[in-house]
Amino acid sequence: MGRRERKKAATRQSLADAALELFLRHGFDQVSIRDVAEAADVSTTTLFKHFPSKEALLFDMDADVEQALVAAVRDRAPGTPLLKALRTHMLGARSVKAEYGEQIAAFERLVNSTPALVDYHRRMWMRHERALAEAIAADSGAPADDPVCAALAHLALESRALAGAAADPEAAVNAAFDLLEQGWEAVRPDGGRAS
Amino acid sequence: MGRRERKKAATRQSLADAALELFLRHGFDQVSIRDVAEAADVSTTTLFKHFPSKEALLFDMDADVEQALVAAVRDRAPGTPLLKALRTHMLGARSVKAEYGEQIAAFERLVNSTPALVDYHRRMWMRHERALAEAIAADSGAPADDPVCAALAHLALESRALAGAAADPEAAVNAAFDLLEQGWEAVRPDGGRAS
DNA sequence: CTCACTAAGTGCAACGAGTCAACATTTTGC
DNA sequence: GCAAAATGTTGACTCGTTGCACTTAGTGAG
Repeated sequence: MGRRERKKAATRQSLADAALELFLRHGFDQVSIRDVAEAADVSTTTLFKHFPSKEALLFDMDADVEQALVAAVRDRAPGTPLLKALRTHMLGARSVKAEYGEQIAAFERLVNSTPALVDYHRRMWMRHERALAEAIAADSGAPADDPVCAALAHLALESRALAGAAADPEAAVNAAFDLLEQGWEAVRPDGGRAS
Repeated sequence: MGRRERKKAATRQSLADAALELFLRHGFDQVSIRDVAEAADVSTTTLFKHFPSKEALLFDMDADVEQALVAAVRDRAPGTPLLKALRTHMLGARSVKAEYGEQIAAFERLVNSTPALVDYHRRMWMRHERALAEAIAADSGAPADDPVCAALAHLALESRALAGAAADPEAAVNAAFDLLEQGWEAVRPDGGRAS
């Protein structure tokens, strides 16, 4: 990796860092894009060359959420029902985050207290809908555009938004999956088990 | 209703009309708020006294969607399963709109081709989540904050977003409701039928 | 009828997000 | 070394949205 790419990554990182710190300290809406650019010592135009929007500054670490999601379906322990694996994956993300402590907790508080960020977060998350739908379809031997698989993927992913707004997030996710699991078993009796 | 209120309603209407026409003709993003104000011959400040945002100009006719939704659950024909009534209601809105022809079709095309509008529309729609959840809970004799009822309400409403993105909207709604209906029967065997 | 009150509308300036065009500076491939 | 491409800067601009000070015109009480 050449020097140029390293420098580019460096400014990008300093932007993300400055943004995170300022947003955590003063709140998302109280910090302007110019403040962030100033703190990272670049111009606002440069900022927008690295990040497409103000919200994007915070979700730098999207990484391979999608891959993990698809893997949770595809590479689950043999014999495990599809929806059980999916439910575990959804609940798992939550508990992993919990043990990381204050850092992540503060971040989540910030996101959940800012409507613009809640929305953006949800949009990012929902991008994986199609990938998940296809993974489910492949797994259960349905055509790739099967509407039931698409619905299942959509509704399963939505359980996160549901959790975000609920008093007891874990109970909310479980309630959603109770419905979906029973529904899926009834609609696709052999889903994911027979060939 | 005095003259003042009539005048107010008139300018409001002319704003909404001008907006609809301009948006349909040139596209939402191509028309600025200043253009709309100009076309209705008022100042931008006045426009914002009538509508809280650009998007709101288009969704003037929200009316009592929520009431209809709750009514579809509460006042359904005796003996009808809860989810059957809900499904019919969701599909019904669609077919009613279809028969109104080109006017509404063009409107829907406009909304669905503009991300900002899709989002706004969805947000409006999802506001009814709590009301629906409570109606379902009341109907099935569960506590008002029952997580399964909340999940069902959320997922049922989401079927609309699912439909919006699908190739065959009707099939998408039906797929979602197949899952939810079976799930609900399994989780709440007496839901809405026994006392 | 009039006078004070209030709601509606105006004009203008401003703010923050995001874009654009022109220019300056590396860094890199050859 | 040198040209081309990547990277960054500057400054002005558009657009949604808000605040402020102001005018105009219905309205209701006396």
